[in-house]
Amino acid sequence: MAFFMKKSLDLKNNKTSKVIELEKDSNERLSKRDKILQGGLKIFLAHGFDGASVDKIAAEAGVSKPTIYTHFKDKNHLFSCLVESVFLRWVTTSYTDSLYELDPPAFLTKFAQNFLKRMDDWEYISFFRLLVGESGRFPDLAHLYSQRVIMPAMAKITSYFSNEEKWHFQDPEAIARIFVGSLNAYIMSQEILCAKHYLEMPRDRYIKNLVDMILYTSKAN
Amino acid sequence: MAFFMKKSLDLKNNKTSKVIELEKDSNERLSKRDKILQGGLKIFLAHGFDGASVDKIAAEAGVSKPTIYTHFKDKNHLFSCLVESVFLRWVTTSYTDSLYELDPPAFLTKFAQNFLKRMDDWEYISFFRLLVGESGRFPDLAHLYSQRVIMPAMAKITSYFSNEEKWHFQDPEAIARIFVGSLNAYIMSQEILCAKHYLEMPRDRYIKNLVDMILYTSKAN
DNA sequence: GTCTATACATGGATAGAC
DNA sequence: GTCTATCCATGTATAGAC
Repeated sequence: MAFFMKKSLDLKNNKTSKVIELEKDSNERLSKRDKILQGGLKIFLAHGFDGASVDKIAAEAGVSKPTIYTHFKDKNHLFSCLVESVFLRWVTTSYTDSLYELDPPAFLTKFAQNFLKRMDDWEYISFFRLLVGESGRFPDLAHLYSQRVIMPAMAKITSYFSNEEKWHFQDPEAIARIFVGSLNAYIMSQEILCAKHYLEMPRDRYIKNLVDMILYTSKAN
Repeated sequence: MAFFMKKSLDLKNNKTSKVIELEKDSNERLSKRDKILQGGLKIFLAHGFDGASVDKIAAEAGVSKPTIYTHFKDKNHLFSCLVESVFLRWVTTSYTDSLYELDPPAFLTKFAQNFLKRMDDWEYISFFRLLVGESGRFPDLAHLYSQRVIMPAMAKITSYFSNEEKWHFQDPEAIARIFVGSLNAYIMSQEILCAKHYLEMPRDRYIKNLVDMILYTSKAN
């Protein structure tokens, strides 16, 4: 018998969820289903999967418990629908297209600034905590994230770094991974693990050093 | 009222826990307290804080439930003792001292290899998942990690990068952060979020590119 | 200290009225 | 579809015998 059971996400049977609008005041206009998704997101983000009870979600969404079970098979299913809708929102919000015309130093700096700015948000950070925290018990969730969010973004940057008029990298893909990885690590350390209280490192300083490293590497090849 | 309650870790009242030995066969020799800590670690790592029940822990440890409550005030307290003992084990196992005599390329490569090798371990990865997943609800846990594990390690590397006979960095601290951050990000992506199925990136290739970036940067200054 | 048995709250999920 | 009221398993924590 397996040491612990992996929870399945039931990804096949989800209706394609609408993107969840997060404005509070529009609450009245939302369908019950969307109110549940919206309330569920807030509760799952705050308490984790096991810490989030259906009672809390029902209260937050302003509906009764059985209403949740008419729209979603069980707690698992609700969770998977939520995750999908959040991924969908992230993917459709592309924020870098306008940068690809810039010259290398400006591109790297602006990309890094946008990236960090975007991640420095309660919802994003909480979602990342949830994603990582449950990635062992919900491996499908992590796979989906890699596939739908990380992979396309990485492919785009790799392709950009492969432009031989602007860059001279022997291994553009590896450089892309290190670049984005460093930015992720900054958020992980400063915001998620709250190291900023003990290990201060201003954003601009980190970005400047990282950008310079990339530029030196391009020049050296 | 706060949107959700943060759970306190009761760090003051913990006895300094002995390092938990993880060998199964030594189970008979352990005190009840240590058996609880050992079993608790396994269950918490597998199920997360809320998913881990005291029943499961008691079963895993081979003791009855009330025995747990004679040694620990409550589930919270048991968790905090566990976390402390794991941090203690990580800090006391220093693994890089022998490397600091190597020349720059060899040092960077060997350090990176050791770092990744050490983190590629079920217990380490599960603990990191737990740490990140609960960092919003147990901020003390994340602070303790930053303070006792990250900060000393980072100080050591920064001091090494400040050696002007070997390196020429304008900002050794930032370089150290980027270096270690990139390695952490690799593990996060490949092992924790399981991106390796979709985004293959061999360890040696990642390390080689990262090391080269650092060396180019040192040469350029 | 350690156990069996249990108290009491909360968990996920549903029956049946409207 | 939506609610009130409820079922039953499991959760944390403890009483009391040894």
